[in-house]
Amino acid sequence: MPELAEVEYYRNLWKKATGAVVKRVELNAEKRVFRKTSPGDLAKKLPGSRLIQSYTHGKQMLFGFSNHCWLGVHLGMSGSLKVEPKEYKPQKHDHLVLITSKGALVFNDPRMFGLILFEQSQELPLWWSRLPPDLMSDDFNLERLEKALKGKTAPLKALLLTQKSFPGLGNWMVDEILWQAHLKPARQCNSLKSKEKQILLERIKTICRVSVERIGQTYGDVPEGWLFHQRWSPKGKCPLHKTPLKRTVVAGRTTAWCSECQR
DNA sequence: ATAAATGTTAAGAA
DNA sequence: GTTCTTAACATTTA
Repeated sequence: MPELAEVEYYRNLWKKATGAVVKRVELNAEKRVFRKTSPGDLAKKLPGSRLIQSYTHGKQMLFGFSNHCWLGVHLGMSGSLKVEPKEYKPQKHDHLVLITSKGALVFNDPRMFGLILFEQSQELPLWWSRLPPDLMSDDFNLERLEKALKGKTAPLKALLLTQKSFPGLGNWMVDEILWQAHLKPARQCNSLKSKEKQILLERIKTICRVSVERIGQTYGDVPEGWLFHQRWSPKGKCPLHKTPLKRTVVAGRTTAWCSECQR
């Protein structure tokens, strides 16, 4: 159930095995998560390689191994990573298990919307190059945001879910951002006033940073008073007004929002 | 039993 | 050519 903060958390789990050597690879090649890679290639080349580095960018992860092996992981809707003892036997929905000297690195994904990529190359793989600016970096600024909004008639929520411009945002983070920015999810992108754009930018950056701080290492809770704590329940209330939240489908996704404070 | 779930993308419409 | 919307993907859970 991963957006950028949860992805950071899962990356940090596997990161604990940095330095470990892959002894054996167990995978189920028929599964949909291998639809864009060659599982045979992966199973052949990864044993003997040592985990050296790991990165996240938005919802994507990249694990770098010695022998120029690169493993890309996307968790889709229901994916997760874990580290288990070396003797671990793959269980239901475990599609890839790397048995290493420091434990079993497991990729599990019941719905299989996730994705495994593999490549052996000197340089960073193609699918990792040319990534859009990280939302927490200085490269993501007001100018970028304005350019993304410009001329668009789509609802704000639809645009913020676009990974090409807002890498790492997902359903709960977008609802949180729009609620904290007092903007209606269905609001047209090109209708924002200058002040509203500034607030939107500031909320995107703060919510990303705080979420990664709270969730990225320990999967803790986000701050009291965030919409997050209310949005999952059908009885959720606006933390400000205590009035029942609206629930509508915007951009094809269930959306929780407050009709009093979001305009 | 039916619907919905923290995601992405191909296809068709505008 | 772009932008926008919807359906489809596969499985579990409420």
